[in-house]
Amino acid sequence: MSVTIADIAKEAQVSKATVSRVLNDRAEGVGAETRLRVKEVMRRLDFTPSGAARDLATGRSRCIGLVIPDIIDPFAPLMIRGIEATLRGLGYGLFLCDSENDLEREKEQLRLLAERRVEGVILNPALSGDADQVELLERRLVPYVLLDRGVESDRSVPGVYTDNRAGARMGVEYLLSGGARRLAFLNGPEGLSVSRLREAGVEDAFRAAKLDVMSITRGSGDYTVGSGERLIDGVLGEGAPSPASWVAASPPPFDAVFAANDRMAIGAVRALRRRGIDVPGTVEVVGFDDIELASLVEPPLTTVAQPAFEMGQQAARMLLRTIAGKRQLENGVLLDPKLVVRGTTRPRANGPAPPPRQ
Amino acid sequence: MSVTIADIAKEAQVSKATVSRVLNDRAEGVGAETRLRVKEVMRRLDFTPSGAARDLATGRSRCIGLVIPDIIDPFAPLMIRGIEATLRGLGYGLFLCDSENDLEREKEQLRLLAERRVEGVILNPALSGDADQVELLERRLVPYVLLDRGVESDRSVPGVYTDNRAGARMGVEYLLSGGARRLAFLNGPEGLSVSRLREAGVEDAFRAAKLDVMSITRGSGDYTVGSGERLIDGVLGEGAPSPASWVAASPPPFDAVFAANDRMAIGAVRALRRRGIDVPGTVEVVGFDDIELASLVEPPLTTVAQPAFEMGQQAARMLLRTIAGKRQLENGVLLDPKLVVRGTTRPRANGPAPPPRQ
DNA sequence: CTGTTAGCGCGTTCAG
DNA sequence: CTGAACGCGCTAACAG
Repeated sequence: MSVTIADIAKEAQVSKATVSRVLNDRAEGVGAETRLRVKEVMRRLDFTPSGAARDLATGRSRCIGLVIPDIIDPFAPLMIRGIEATLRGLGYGLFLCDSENDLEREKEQLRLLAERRVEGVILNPALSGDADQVELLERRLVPYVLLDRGVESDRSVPGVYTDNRAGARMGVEYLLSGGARRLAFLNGPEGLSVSRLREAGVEDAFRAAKLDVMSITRGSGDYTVGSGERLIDGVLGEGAPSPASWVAASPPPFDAVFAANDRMAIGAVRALRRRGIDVPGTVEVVGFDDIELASLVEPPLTTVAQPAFEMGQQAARMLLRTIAGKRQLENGVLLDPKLVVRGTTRPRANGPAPPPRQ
Repeated sequence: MSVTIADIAKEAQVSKATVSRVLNDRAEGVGAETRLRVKEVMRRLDFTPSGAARDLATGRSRCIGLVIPDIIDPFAPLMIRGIEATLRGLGYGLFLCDSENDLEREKEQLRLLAERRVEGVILNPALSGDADQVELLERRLVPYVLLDRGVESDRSVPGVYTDNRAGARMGVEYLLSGGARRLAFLNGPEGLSVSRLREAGVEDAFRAAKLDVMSITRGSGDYTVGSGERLIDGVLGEGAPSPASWVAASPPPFDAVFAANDRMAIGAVRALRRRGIDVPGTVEVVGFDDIELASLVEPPLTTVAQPAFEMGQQAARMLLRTIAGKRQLENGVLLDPKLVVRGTTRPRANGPAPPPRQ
């Protein structure tokens, strides 16, 4: 096939062991000029060591696996970059799998990653209801760290998450601080830990303000712009009446919208404006994530920011620690979300001032 | 370490060869009940075959490498999904590398991929000026396909590209059809094949309309929203005069903007509107790519769409064909861009399609 | 139908 | 400081 250390050894008049030593930059055990000679031969023969052979001999693959539910979601690339940045220079490679929100596919991919003997897995689960994936990893003894979403499990599962409950509470409290009382909450898919936590956060805010949590209009979408639009359309009636008739007819049954991600929030803004309902004049909207898009739409979106890059970074670091420590860690870390005030909410008297509108 | 086929063999009272046969679902050579017994033992012992060992024995790694210049660019995930979709089910894994637009890093990553013995590489090059990367792949005999961007090379290089020249011409011709005569062209980074081709396309349109190509105001950015804004600011003067003063003072030195990607186009629109210059009333803007963002900004962006998903798909298919054929293919394929008319251009008298040039 | 025997390319003892 | 020999876990002839 291609050139091996045996070829190098023969050509350089040394043994394979010596070649192996210079290959791995072992300080001890090789004379300076021998080393030079071997290196020269390696270069001349265009030698590329076989990773598979090394993996087999050392029992290490120097790579980790990443499973995400949807690479199209603008949130994903930021986390990926955080992971890449941490891995880089440590000699670790990254195996990418996109489960496309399919739990079966996700399990299959985890199986394949286990076969490839990745040294660890960062898992952003498609669904939280089921802990089969995690069980699978535990049984195979492959170190793992959850990212972004948790899973329902008996055991305590290590992972890196945003404090979704606090974030949701923060977002809704800001809406309440503007006088809103009738909230439409556009949650993400059911069966996700983040959905449950954000809903809890929304209710926290209501309870703290002594408001009735039952008064919240709730819906769940799939994180796309379209689903945000449809949810609002659903509440307001399927038709798209002209602005005039709406204003004349009746006000919308809510005065604020809180969405579980920015894309749905943007969909909501679009649906609202299409009907001539002013945002933020009549209805205020707050999103979640703070993707680039959020600052570019009109009006720019007020949102609860997640530290996506840092999440990826921390997950990679935690995984590396787990691998080094030879044992699965037990804790999860919670990163702080941050409210970013922009143009889909009205200026507050005492709160942080939004930047000037263009 | 973990359980191997030797363990299975002993436990099931057969030889390793037999275990290997059932593992690979070889039809011939194993009795039905033996097969069942072996499978049962594998399940019971939670056997996970070692990919490294198999790779070493077969000389195949069942995975390919992907090197992209910037995973944050919304265009990238779409291509990645196209690749993933094609690989899926074929048992191929995907190694992801982000060169972050750094040529040295890119070369290093290609070297690592070669070591890992990926069966092929899809390369979206950071720079086109240099063909070192391709030479490296050629020497190592690893099959490859270029994606999105080409490289300057003596040899003919296989790849999948949008017809950038035709796309740029299409975009500019549409602008000219609306009466524009003074164009600002916001190109991508210098040294990229796509930049050169798009510039040529822009000039094609001008020449076909018997306009002076020297009259085109040109600038080059880095594909970010910010660089689009800065380029426009640069042409109009650094300050950000109030709308009124601008309108009163002098018209901008151009009546149309063509940008090499959507994000810069959006930056341009923002810079223009910040100065009170109406888009599309006073200045029309056309972008390139058609990312999701394009349809969500206000006004929605008219743009030249690239078939990102299909590009990824085709690249993966071509690579797989190359791998199967045991030899590097020679041709590049050019996919057709498509004009998507939205709100940053004024309605045309004769419909949304660009009229025949004259 | 099944077992035996060699490797795949590299790391790693242990002698010398 | 260097080399010979074995093993990592699996596949692939070749026997039986």
